[in-house]
Amino acid sequence: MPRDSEFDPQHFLPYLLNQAAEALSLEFQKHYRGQYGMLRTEWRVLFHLGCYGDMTAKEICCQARLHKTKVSRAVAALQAKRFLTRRELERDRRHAVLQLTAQGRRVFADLSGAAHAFDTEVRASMTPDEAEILHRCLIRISGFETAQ
Amino acid sequence: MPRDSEFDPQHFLPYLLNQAAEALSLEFQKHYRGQYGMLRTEWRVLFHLGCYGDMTAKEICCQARLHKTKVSRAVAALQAKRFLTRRELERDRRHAVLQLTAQGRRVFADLSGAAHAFDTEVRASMTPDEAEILHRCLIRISGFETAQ
DNA sequence: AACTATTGGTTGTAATTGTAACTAACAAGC
DNA sequence: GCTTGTTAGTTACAATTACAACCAATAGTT
Repeated sequence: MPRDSEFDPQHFLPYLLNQAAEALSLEFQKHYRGQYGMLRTEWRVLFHLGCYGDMTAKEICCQARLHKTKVSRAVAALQAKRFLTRRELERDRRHAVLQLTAQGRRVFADLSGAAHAFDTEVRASMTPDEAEILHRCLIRISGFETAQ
Repeated sequence: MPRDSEFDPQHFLPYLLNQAAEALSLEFQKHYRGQYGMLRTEWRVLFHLGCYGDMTAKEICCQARLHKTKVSRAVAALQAKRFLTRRELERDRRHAVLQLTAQGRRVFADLSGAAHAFDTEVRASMTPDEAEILHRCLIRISGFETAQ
């Protein structure tokens, strides 16, 4: 029984978004965790490499908005699982291009298939219009930042 | 340069939702963390108590979908900060009703004001229609679960 | 070349979270 | 009253994450 029906957790966007994000993430992690013992960040890194092709850790950081330490550890874990290899650049040995191995690509193919199916399943609960608006709003919010 | 423009992270709902949720949460935590040294779960528990009135830890768990250990620790922290008190029920001493102190209510008033303002600011980036659809989709997704 | 700053990336340590095992209070069957 | 089961909540310990300090390579300056 809300005291203040004008504003409660159910109307606070950060809260709502967290609930929704958490629900989907928990559900989908069954795939990468259950099948391959991967962590969320590992899955993300793999997903990025699979989708966008070879790239350096830094590029993944920027694109996925992940902190470099998270990426660093995820890369180490994926390397240990032999899902990717690193190739140092000659012209600048600070950079290392990350590249999925054949096994990594197979895992990616499996998981991105599952991801696609999962996404489709979730979208089935909304109309195409709703899905489009949701997408638009989320993209906009993702870039949201106030002056700090 | 996407290899597979049909499906990339930007079109995968769990990923998008996480990005959006993370962006807003990070932004808003300045308020509860910066001002009061509170953690996310503490803010949530405070928010629930402030909005819905006195309740037990269990009720917060169910409503906020938080694990009991998280709530337990948040309650202990809020108690240490003297933002709430616990009152054991006589008829069943396993339950303890949680209640904001005067100080806790002041903090809640401050933060929920900030939350409201923040929410309004975020919503300013969308039309009322979009906001309504977003809300609807998020609620729906929050309840999403496949057979496990 | 030597000096400083910047960048890509790693590592150490503390803070936070997750999981499971635990305690205490109650309830039900015997 | 004595099991056995359930529930509310806590605690211990492992896994994960965040933050800061760090290292090595490069760039820019003198």
